[in-house]
Formats: sequence, C-alpha cells, structure tokens
Amino acid sequence: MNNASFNIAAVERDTGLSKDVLRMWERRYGFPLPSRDANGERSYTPEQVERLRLIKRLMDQGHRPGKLMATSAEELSLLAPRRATQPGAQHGAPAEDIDGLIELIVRHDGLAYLQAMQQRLGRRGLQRFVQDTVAPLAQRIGLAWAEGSVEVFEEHLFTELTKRLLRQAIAALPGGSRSPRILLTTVPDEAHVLGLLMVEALFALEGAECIALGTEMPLLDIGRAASAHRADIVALSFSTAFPQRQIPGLLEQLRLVLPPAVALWAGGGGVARLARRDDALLLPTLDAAVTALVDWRAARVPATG
Amino acid sequence: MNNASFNIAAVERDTGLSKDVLRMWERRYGFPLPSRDANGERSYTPEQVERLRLIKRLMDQGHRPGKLMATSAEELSLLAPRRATQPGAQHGAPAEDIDGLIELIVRHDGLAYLQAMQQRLGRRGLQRFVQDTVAPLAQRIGLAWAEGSVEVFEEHLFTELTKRLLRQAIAALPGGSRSPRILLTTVPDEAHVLGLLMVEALFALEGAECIALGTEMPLLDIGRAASAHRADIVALSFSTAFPQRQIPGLLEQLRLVLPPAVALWAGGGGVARLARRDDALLLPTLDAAVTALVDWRAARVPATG
DNA sequence: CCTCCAAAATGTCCTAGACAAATATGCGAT
DNA sequence: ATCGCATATTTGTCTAGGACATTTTGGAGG
Repeated sequence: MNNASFNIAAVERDTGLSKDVLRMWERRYGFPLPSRDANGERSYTPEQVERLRLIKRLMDQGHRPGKLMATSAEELSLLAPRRATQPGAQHGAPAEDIDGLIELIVRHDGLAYLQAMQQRLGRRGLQRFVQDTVAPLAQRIGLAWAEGSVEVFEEHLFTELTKRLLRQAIAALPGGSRSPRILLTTVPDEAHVLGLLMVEALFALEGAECIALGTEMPLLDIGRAASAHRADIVALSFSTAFPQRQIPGLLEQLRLVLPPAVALWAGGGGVARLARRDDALLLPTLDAAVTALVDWRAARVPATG
Repeated sequence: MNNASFNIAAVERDTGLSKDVLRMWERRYGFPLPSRDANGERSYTPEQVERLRLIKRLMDQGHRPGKLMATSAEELSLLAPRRATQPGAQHGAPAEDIDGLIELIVRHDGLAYLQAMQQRLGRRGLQRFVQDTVAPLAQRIGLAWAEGSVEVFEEHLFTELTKRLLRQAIAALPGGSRSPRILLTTVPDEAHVLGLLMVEALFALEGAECIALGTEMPLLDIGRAASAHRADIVALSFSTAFPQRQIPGLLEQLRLVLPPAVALWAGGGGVARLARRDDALLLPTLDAAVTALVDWRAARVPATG
C-alpha cells in the first residue's frame, strides 16, 4: 500500500536533515543505508524516513546521533525527553485546563477547540489569555510533539486555529499609534509565527504601533523594511526548535545591516540559553518583552508636546 | 556602513540558491567569485548577494543563468519580465483600482490599505472580492516583484494584511458542515498561503467543510492528516514561484501515501502549465476549483435523507 | 565537588567528477 | 517560410571522500 521511495532531496524535505548530514551518517554510522536506483543514486524507504524523523525529534531534545543510530526501533520509541521541562512560567491556568484543550486538538475537533478558546478569551481578556492560556498551551504542544504524543499535522492544526484567534483579537484592538513603532518578523528558516503573534498582541495592548511582516524575511530585507517603515525597534522571534548555534551569528549580521538607531530585540524560547549581548536585547519570556517596551518608553524623554 | 560578509550558508538562506548551485556557478561562469576567509571558506560580499538575488528573480521569469552571468549590472536591471503576462483571468476590477491598492502598499500605509480592502469586501461580498480583487492583486504584486518595482518586505506586508482580511471574512461565515470535507495545505518548501486562503474562502462559501492546516506539511503527514480527519479531498496549492519540475513527482509520491478513496486536487498558478494527470486533478484557476467542487457533489448520488 | 584539558563526536565546508533532464539549435521536409 | 525531429548545449543535482572547527564527553587533578 505504501511502496513509495524517497530520493535524498525528498528525505531532506521531509526530515529537515541536510543531504550532507544524511551522507555523513551513512558513512559514519551505517544508517540510513539506502538502496540505489538505476542511476546509482540513493533511494530511501518510507520506514527509513520514519526512523530518521524519530531520530531528528529525539536529537532536538538533546540526544546524540551516535547513540540513537545504534538503538533499535522499539527502544527508540521508549526514549523520553531528556532535557527537563523548564519549570518556570507555569503560572496561569491549571494544568488540567490546558490538557483539556490539547485533548480537543488530538481529537481533531477544531470547532470545539475554537469555542473553548473563544470562551477563555472572553472571560480573561486578551492579555491574560495570551499569558495564561496560549503561551503554556504552545509550550505543552511542543513538548507533546517531542514526546511523540502529538502528530505534526495536529500541531499544525493547533497553530492554525490559534493564529486565527489571536489575529482576530488583535484586529479588534484599536490600531496602536503611540510610539514605538515595532517591526515584527522572523529570519529565514524560522517559520514559527505563534510567538510573534503573542508578543504582537501584548505590544498592541500597550498601544505600540506594530508592523507584522510575517515570517522568514531575508536579513537584507529586514534592514530595508526597518528603514522604509521608520521602525524604532526590530523584534525577532526564535522558537526553541530553531538551531541555537545559528542565532548569535544572525543577530550580529543583522546588526550590521540595520540602521544603528534601530533597536534589535530577539525573543522566544530559542534565546533563553543565550548569553547577554551588546548588539541585541534578549527577551526569553513574554513578561520580559512587555518590560522592555515599558523601559524603552521610560528611557525616551517623553515628548509631552 | 554595510561591511557584513556572508558565508555560503547565509547566501543560501537569503537567496534560495543551493550551495551546490553557488559552487557550480563559480566553477562554470566565474560568478560569484567570493573571497576566502581564514579557513579557506567562501565569503560573499553584500553586493554579490544582491546581484544573486536579482539573477534569481530574473531566472524565475525564464532567463537563463549562462546569459545573466555575462551581463553587467546596469543591463540586468533593465531586463523586463520575459514571459508575457497570461492575459486570462483579467475580468474583475479595473486595473486602476488594483493599482491604487498597490500604491498603498508601496507607500507602506497598511492602515489605508486595510480600510480600502475592507470597503471593497463590504461592497462586493466575499466571493466577488476574492475573484475580482484579491486574485488579480496577488498576481499583480507577484509581477511587480518580478520587475523589481516591489520589494520583498512590501510583498510580505501585502500578504500579511490580506491574510488577515481573508481569515476574518472566513471566520465570519457559518462553519461549513456539508460534504465534502476538504483538507487544505501545501507541501514543504511552498510557503505561499494566499492561494490556499482564497480557495478556502470560496469553498467555505459553498458550504464545504474546510480543514486548513497551514503550509509546508511533509508528505507522510498529509497522508495521516487525511486519514485522521476522514477527508474526502486533499487540496494543495502551488504558487507560480514553486519549481514546476518538482510538482509531478510530488503528486505521484503523495498519491502513494494517500488513501485511494481520497481525491487529490492541486491548484494555483504553479500547475497552469502541467499536463493532465490520472492521480490528481489540476485546478489552475479559482473558477476551476469551484467547478470541481460542484462536479464532485454532482458525481456523488445526493444522500437526500 | 569543581575545574581544566585531552579525546571523541559531530556538522559543515571543500574539490572535482558524472550524468540526466531541460532547453536551444539546426536541418530536412512540407 | 514553418513545422517536426534529432542533435548539441546548458544546467542542476547527485556522488565520493577529505578536512577541519566546534561542541560535548570523560577523565585527571586540585
């Protein structure tokens, strides 16, 4: 029923592992060992792709490839997340509430999920909704995906529905027109948008002027956009899934293409473990982001006129 | 002011040209010829990156790299789009109206754009708004980008604002619950979502049950999502920017992982030049998509009960 | 228990060759 | 002249294996 075969480009597409890595693993660990097609090119089975996706998931949790390659399929599926959940930021809704929402997602009941969320939003107001419900929910879904208890398409469904909720809520706010003017986006290869939306909601609640440019903006274009929109601040979001090692280089490079007067803020779970820097302000939590906005305003002599 | 340098990975990120291609061009055409850093690794200047982006843009319009490499910067910037605008689908709003909307975008006046669009939506209704305004506007922006008269970040702004409008309009519709159940998504590397939203709006207007899963779903997950949601149809969208040569292989492969009873529809400008196939229904226009939905319903014996 | 250093593990870059697929070109026939 | 077809060229992607910077682990010594 499922005798598809994958060439190396298709495997790269579906696993996110580069061709270089796939070939290197084959050389070093003997896995995956694809058969060859008529042209002598690698041809992977769906089972190999499946195993690679599992391995990728476990690696994102801190496991090392060398060990994983030597592990049998059954043992792999038993491996729990290695890195402890950071216990911070657990204020907010009780865990059962969040679990109930996740339950609706994995039952694929989008309608019920939307209704439940709508209700929470109405009851708590946007600010607390974002901080108490959306943020922990997103974190929990990410964790559940890492454990394997939530499928990729279920995470996509969650993201899509939640995006819609937040966008609607933001649209309902009076358009912020107080300074600062904040440009929101992500770098290429960072497609996660929820973090950006959460912070946009909070900034908009504070009356800041948010310019949301979606995700995956090339660095040179971020620089141009900042100039064109006369932004005071460029705010980037990095999810925990984004390769951390790349972030310092990206910030450094972006700083070089950005007008010096424009502040560079980087937020999201991806920057939590990074060291403080001169060229960018790191905002690992939503609270930190709001504080930064307040501080920014305080630092400016209020032009009362 | 802008003395950043790009390693080959950064160039790949920002231009979309693979490392293989960059090295091959260097070997064959002598451009780009990056300097080397202390480790002997390629180091590109911002000017080279800029020129590569221009070349990529022109190639997407049908120019050949061999010619472009030999052309001077000034000559390059004069090159017009080579492929004629497909003159079809030009019914709808008069060109000046559309140009006016684009004018608002390149002035970076998001608020005015939203208001103008909101007004059009109210006046014409969602269906005509999508077909007469959003579709030609998207096409025109794509063309303008290809010409170089619209920047990447301006296109992002347009997409972002228009997405919000369409999402809001769709959310305001009564949730469709008539069959068929249609799962909407795109394949990995296809991040364009506007086409998907336009067709979602039209399908939702017809009362179909749309399950939007966002973009870039790995093929294996599309198969699982279709089963989990008991979808009747999987609808994919391919923008004109998506490499056409890859589409047939993707459809073939997806067909293999999809339950046989599930129909596979592929729409968007990317499929316009493709030959008819057995394994998937090609829907190059929005009209074709709506027709396909009507036909699908007609083909089923209406369960009147 | 902590700190520091060596060793191992890992990813990314490198060169250079081969070849299939897409596209252009030229030729003969209508 | 124009159409169709065969040949030539152009182009992208794959292959192999080597090198090395960086990160992580593990052990020795304080």
